[in-house]
Amino acid sequence: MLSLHQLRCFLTTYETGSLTAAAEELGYAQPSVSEQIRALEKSLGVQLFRRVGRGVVPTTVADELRPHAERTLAAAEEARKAVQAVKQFETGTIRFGMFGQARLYAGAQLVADVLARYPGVRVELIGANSADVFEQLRRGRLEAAIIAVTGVASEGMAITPVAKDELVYISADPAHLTLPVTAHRLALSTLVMYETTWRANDSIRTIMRNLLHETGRNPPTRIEVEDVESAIELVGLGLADSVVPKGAAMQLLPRLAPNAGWVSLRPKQYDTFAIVHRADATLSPAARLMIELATARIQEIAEPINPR
Amino acid sequence: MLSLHQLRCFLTTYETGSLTAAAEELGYAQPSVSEQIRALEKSLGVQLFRRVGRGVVPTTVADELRPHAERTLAAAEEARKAVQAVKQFETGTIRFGMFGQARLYAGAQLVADVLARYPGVRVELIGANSADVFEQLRRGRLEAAIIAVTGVASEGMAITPVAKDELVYISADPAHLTLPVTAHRLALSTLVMYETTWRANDSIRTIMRNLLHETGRNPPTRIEVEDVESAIELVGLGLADSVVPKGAAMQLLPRLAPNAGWVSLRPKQYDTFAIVHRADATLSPAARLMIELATARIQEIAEPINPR
DNA sequence: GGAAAGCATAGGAACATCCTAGGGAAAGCC
DNA sequence: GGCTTTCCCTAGGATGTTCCTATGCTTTCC
Repeated sequence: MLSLHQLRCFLTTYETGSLTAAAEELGYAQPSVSEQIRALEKSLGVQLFRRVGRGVVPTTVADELRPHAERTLAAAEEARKAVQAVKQFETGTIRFGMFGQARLYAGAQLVADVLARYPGVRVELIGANSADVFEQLRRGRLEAAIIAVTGVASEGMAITPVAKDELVYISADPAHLTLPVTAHRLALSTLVMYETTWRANDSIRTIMRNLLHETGRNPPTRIEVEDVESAIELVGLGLADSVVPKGAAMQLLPRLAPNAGWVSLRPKQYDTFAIVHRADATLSPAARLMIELATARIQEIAEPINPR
Repeated sequence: MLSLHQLRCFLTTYETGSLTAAAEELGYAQPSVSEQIRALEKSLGVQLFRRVGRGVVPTTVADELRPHAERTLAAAEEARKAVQAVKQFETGTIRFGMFGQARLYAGAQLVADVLARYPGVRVELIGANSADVFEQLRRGRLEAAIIAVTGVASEGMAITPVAKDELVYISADPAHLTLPVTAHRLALSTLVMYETTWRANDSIRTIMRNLLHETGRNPPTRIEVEDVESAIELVGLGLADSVVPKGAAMQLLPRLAPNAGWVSLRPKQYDTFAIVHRADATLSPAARLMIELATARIQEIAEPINPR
């Protein structure tokens, strides 16, 4: 079976015109190179060098083989280099999961952070929805992710909370914002909620359900939309109120609903952001990098949770 | 150390998405493939597949490596194919030595024979002069040759005579052609000789020296030129007579000296054509082919010598 | 909950690699 | 012409790889 080692010995011998010189250059003993050449000749079924007196002379078959051997070795070297480049984040792709509010207000920043540090890499920020992210983590397609923690089954997953963001009540009606909103007040309000498609696994809805449980009511949702921006615009139009993470409120209210304001819930409720990955996984440098940067970004916006 | 085998295992695993399937396809047991992948990962210092439940999932590094692995394996395959093609005379170069009259009137035919049979090959017919051919044979640069046998030192060389060509006396003066030319007559004539540069090793001169030895004279050479064509033209102009192999006379006289004719020497003298190669060499198929074809061509023109 | 699928580990046989030591032939040097 | 050097080969043996079978463990699927 043809091997790179044989081709390397062949090429060096061809170039130096001598087995001894080739062995010298490659750092082997002369009989080792001799053996490799013989093995190559045997496996190809042709003579590559004529042994003539002292020294060896390449045959025309060797002339023919040489450029191919060079190409093959160059390709192998390219392969090695490509991997090393990826290893040092000079190139390649970094894939990371990010779902929900986390992506909404830290995604672009996070990508910018990575690109600033490693201009050569491609970044894939995966996360159509929470369940999907979990599924991809479970299947190994995603190595790690940062998500808003929900009730999604998490066996086999290591979940490390890194920050929490207060959920605030937003409204265009100043009368709704005079006091912190209790569960009872919440139950009486008219709400617009978002990320409709994934509501079953949505962390905010889960929190609200728990909060309203004592009142015996369901969340009084009047409007369901897909994106939080639309929800906030609707709040700005005075059609409904909503509950959003404080970070999102700070960032989006001035732009999308300048006449609206916010107030805390009572008791205060928090959306928790956590790093998630398979419990059994050893994280790659790329994943560790993303976790570090993502954590830093999230903790700038939301309140850090320092793991014990 | 990176190996083709590892790359092959890697690629097949990448494509099938499973070590078991890859092993199946490659005809190995599953642990063998597993071991190769692990060795490759270790030598590159990166993880190529995440082992997740049942099955393996390629990492982004594997995505990056894949095209390079493909290129490397393709290049190796190209190398193997190129050599096989040469082996079957589909391509490559056939180098053969041919000196003196042999080349003069069988060279082009021989090349044509080879090209007719193997249209893809390149043919190199080497032979500036006899000593050079011998030197190249000795140094292994030439594998075999067909030459006019001379007094050149031939130790270590296997010499197989295949044909002899009568040396004839040519002249434009019909009076010189009435009877076979004896040594004495030869000593009294005015000659033009050719291949001046190599006269020391020239077979015809050697023969003539031996012939004239009894007369105690040297060959009566009046003119020395480099090529036999010029010599024959000079004979045609009546400036001198010459001694050439009969084959050359038959081919060149009508064209270059139509008024000239030829007559035998007495006793008849012969130039011997022989296959020469290193005594210790095992001949390649290409060399055997050339020997076969060259022998056939020479024996069409000159008188065959059948080796016992 | 049990069967099937798929990877890992372990142990051992076969083979490849690489070394040192020494032989023989050609080339070069008095 | 003999002597030395150079260079390849062979032989034998230590070490490392490759590849196998058998088995264990985890996940997945029914």
